[in-house]
Amino acid sequence: MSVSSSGRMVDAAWRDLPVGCLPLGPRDLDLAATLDCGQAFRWRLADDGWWRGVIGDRAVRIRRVGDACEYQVYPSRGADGEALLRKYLRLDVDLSTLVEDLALRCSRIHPALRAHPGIRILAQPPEETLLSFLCSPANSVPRISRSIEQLCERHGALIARLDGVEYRAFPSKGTLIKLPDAEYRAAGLGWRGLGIRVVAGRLLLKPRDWLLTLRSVPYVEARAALVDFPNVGPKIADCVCLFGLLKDEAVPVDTHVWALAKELFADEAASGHLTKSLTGKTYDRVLALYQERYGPYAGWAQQYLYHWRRHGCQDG
DNA sequence: AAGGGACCTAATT
DNA sequence: AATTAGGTCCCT
Repeated sequence: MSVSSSGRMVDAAWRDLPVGCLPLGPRDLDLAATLDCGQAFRWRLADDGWWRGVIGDRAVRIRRVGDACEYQVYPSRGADGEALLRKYLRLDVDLSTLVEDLALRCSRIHPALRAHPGIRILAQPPEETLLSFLCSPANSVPRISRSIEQLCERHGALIARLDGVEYRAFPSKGTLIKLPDAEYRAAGLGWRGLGIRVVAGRLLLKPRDWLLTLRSVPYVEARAALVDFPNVGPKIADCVCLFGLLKDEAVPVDTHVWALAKELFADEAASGHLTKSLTGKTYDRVLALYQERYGPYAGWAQQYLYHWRRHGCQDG
């Protein structure tokens, strides 16, 4: 029998815990495409068919059962598990209506919408989102996931041990600023570790939950505040805006979205000099083109296109 | 103002 | 042995 530092029991079995159920068909939520498409790095599909993950300080698992999704949350803290999932999965967004709207705006996106109609943008804890995407420059998704997993295993607070599997929170800012270079290098982060430590330190200087409050300011304002951090350029700022701050119009322009833009906007007059490298004004021009074509949910459109490009064009 | 190189690292070719 | 992978910074 183990207890956490706060004195709460951490050993339990999922089968002893209550199961919640959300009426979400495959077209309302594609778990694999949503949890494993590069916007979140900590979800893993277990052999038993459940996706295991951590949301903030809660251990979570979720799986598809026909036209519904079952989920469990630990610790349960009353019955707010459903509220937690509703928020995290952005169930305020009616996906079938959105997909319909995006399809009307542009025919080039049709195959992407058809291939994976259930992709959702998540509402992740923004500080974790920012610190995670600092691992992304010149890196690959599998390596980012492994690095973050190692940081959490070694330095994250223990939430629970369920069926013998440990669930740990993302390391705290106080922990991250004290981590020696060797720890970051051991996690395979190379020179990116310094950026994580520096940004964690800068976050500690801000008021408590400062980043979270950016959820209630306009996109351009939140973006400007993020770009102000060292090692945070437009791409990482847009990732945090879209995946952590609920700014649905943010479009992270990476190499894939950039390449896609040249095809999608070949006709646009404004795409005149998109042929050069992706920096400064060019980034902003590409962003504007996506926003003009796809509207207030341009970020969601980007995610469909991005996933389609990276995972081939097979029908789903 | 736009373009080029450096940067840790490990899987892939 | 080279190349490459969800960029950013610094330098011409």
